[in-house]
Amino acid sequence: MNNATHQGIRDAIRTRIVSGEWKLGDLIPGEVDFAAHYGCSRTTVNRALQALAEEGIVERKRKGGTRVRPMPAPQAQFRIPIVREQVESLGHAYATKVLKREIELPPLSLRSDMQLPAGTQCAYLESIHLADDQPFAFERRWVNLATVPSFVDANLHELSANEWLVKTVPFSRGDVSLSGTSADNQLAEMLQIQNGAALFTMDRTTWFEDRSVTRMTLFYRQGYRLSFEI
Amino acid sequence: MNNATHQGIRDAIRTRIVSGEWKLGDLIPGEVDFAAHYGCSRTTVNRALQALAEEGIVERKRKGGTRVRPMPAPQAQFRIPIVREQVESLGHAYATKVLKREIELPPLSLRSDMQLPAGTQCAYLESIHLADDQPFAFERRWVNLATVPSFVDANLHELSANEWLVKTVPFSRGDVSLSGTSADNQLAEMLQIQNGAALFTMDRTTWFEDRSVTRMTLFYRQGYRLSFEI
DNA sequence: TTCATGATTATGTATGCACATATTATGAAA
DNA sequence: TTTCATAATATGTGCATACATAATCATGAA
Repeated sequence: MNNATHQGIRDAIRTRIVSGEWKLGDLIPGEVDFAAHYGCSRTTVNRALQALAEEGIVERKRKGGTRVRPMPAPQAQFRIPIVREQVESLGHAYATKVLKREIELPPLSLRSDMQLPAGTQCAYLESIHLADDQPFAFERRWVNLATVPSFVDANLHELSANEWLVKTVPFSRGDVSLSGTSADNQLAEMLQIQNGAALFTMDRTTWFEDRSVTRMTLFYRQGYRLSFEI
Repeated sequence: MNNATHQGIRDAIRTRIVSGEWKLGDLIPGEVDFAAHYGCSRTTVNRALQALAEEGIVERKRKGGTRVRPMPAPQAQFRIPIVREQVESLGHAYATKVLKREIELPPLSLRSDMQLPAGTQCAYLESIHLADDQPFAFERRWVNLATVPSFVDANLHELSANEWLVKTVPFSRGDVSLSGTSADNQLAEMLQIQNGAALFTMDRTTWFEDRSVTRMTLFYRQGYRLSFEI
């Protein structure tokens, strides 16, 4: 067997596992066995099995050997899209408008969510995202001015607040939570929907090196779905 | 520098990138430079940079070198939890009850979603998931009996339908979509909430080698949030 | 017999080297 | 100027080797 790249071997072993050659929880052959079988070195098999472990297909333990995961973990990986991209990928023209932009002291709940010292100034924004001039999503956002002081001068006509922050503070971490929300009066008006309609909602707090950057809540128009593969 | 493992170097380089030492899109030093700097072999640096590329932090091209991703893609990876685990991780006792179990011809919309040939028999289930005897989620599920004929004999007292299917048809792919739904009469009654309440909803179609396995819709109780990090 | 303790060994992990491959740069010939 | 071949260079890959670790086995004392 000459196409013995670690990729090829990884695929081969994955196929054998998926096809049911070994049951869930079964011990699969050791690295030396695979190496002999595929005519390559143990190192190459190692890389393949490591990758399979990262994929969540197998579990490995020293001396214990490698076994098929008893209960394979369905791991979803998806890119949280920027609103502009969502709209444009649906074939609509994107636009956004800042409806409100103030400097305020944040409410108490936000102080704990964003770990803000007392007295920290924040920018508060409300924006609407439009697809072909129809409301697509409504956004409420707080920006920690202690972390991003230059935000007060940000020009949000070209870029949305989100895009501006991603460019300015790249590689931040974030906590995301998804939920369903009933539209209150303001949301109903903004999104031009009925009061009480069920909206898909994304909350996101972003961190840069232990300091909070921004917290936003995005209310998608009625019927919006976030789709991805696992 | 002696802790020059590929892990350590990966972390070190990631830190330098995150700290802004190079801007978005910038070319970062080559493998040999890093190897000299960290006092290790190029192989070790190569593994570190490859890992960083998989993380989505850098882009690599032969001869072109390695550069910081121009617009870092915030990729969320999370494990879609089994309802039992969600409930138990909240410290509640889990239970599930099948309320309805029938063999039926699926509706037309499902035939296209699950790519079912005309006349394919399906099992239809309605189940309630309980946390400490309180409703936690309501599930509607169709199972393609052409793919999983043994499901008709499945004992769903020990395992939920989902767990039974995961054990029986492991390593399946899935399309997931998340949305917000207004509770209809049945949902309101099942989850003991008000008619019209906003519910976080997960639709999932599962495939095994081009054949659909199951399609389910899970309506979570009011206030449920799916949280994860990016 | 039971238990603790250390040796053994199968297995997992990391690294340096040599070579492979892809892309760009260079420059000579048409 | 265009075209083509060749060199230069950065990353990709496999292998041999050395090292780390944990389950097991052997040993001996209580």
